[in-house]
Amino acid sequence: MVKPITRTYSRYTRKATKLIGQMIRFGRIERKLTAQDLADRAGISRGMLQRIEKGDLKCEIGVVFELAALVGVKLFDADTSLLAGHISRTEDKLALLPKQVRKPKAVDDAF
Amino acid sequence: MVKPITRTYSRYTRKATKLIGQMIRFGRIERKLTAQDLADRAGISRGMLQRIEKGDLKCEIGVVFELAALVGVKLFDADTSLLAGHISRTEDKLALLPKQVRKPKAVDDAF
DNA sequence: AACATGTGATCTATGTATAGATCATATTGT
DNA sequence: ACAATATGATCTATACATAGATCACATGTT
Repeated sequence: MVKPITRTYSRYTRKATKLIGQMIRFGRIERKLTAQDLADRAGISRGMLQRIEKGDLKCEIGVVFELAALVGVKLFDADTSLLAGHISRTEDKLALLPKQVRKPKAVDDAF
Repeated sequence: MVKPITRTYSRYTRKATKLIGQMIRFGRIERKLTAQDLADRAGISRGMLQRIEKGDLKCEIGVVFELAALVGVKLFDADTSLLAGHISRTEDKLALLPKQVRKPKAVDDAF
């Protein structure tokens, strides 16, 4: 009894992934790297790079981000230090929220 | 002969992934969703959501983006339509670059 | 305080993403 | 035009991520 995993993705997700792939490809060609070169630097196979550049949704996020970093594509607004700021600020915000979410027994209010 | 795959990730990659996880967690709690709820909506297990919120680098990028979209975290600057604009513009830029990258035989210039 | 429930952590089985190879085609330099 | 090589596509074996279950602990409610 096979249990195939089929996921659904929103259009936003598909487009965002596709955009990242294109930006990676753009950055790679701009820097005159062959697919094999970039793949080697990232420690992945050429085939996988091919799929990522096409916008494959099932690749490891770490690999995609690493590729982006390698070709100089900034995913968020900034570099590492700014990211660190984001993280600590997010942690602050999280500290203000309840640590657990409690489900109401029924509908708490119509909405 | 096992051939374990060990990857290395830049600090930027680790931080970016961690930030996404935190933002997802923040959005989830803000929206008063239990981990199980969000996992169900995304079609994943609670355990996987847990790992993603912690910043796991080996999860599918599609799932992470989908979660972000579900809790209202915008990864790029905008919504789907803007993304489409980005994509077509990236395509235009790609059209201007050579379609293949050619490696020079040796070092073409000192740099 | 007692209870109910959300969360974190860990283990196992299994579906699947990945590496690697191969072939056909496209593209570029000479 | 020709030669060299980058890219796209497809196939197979294998390492690994994922789902699901279980347990202990934390948290919030009454």
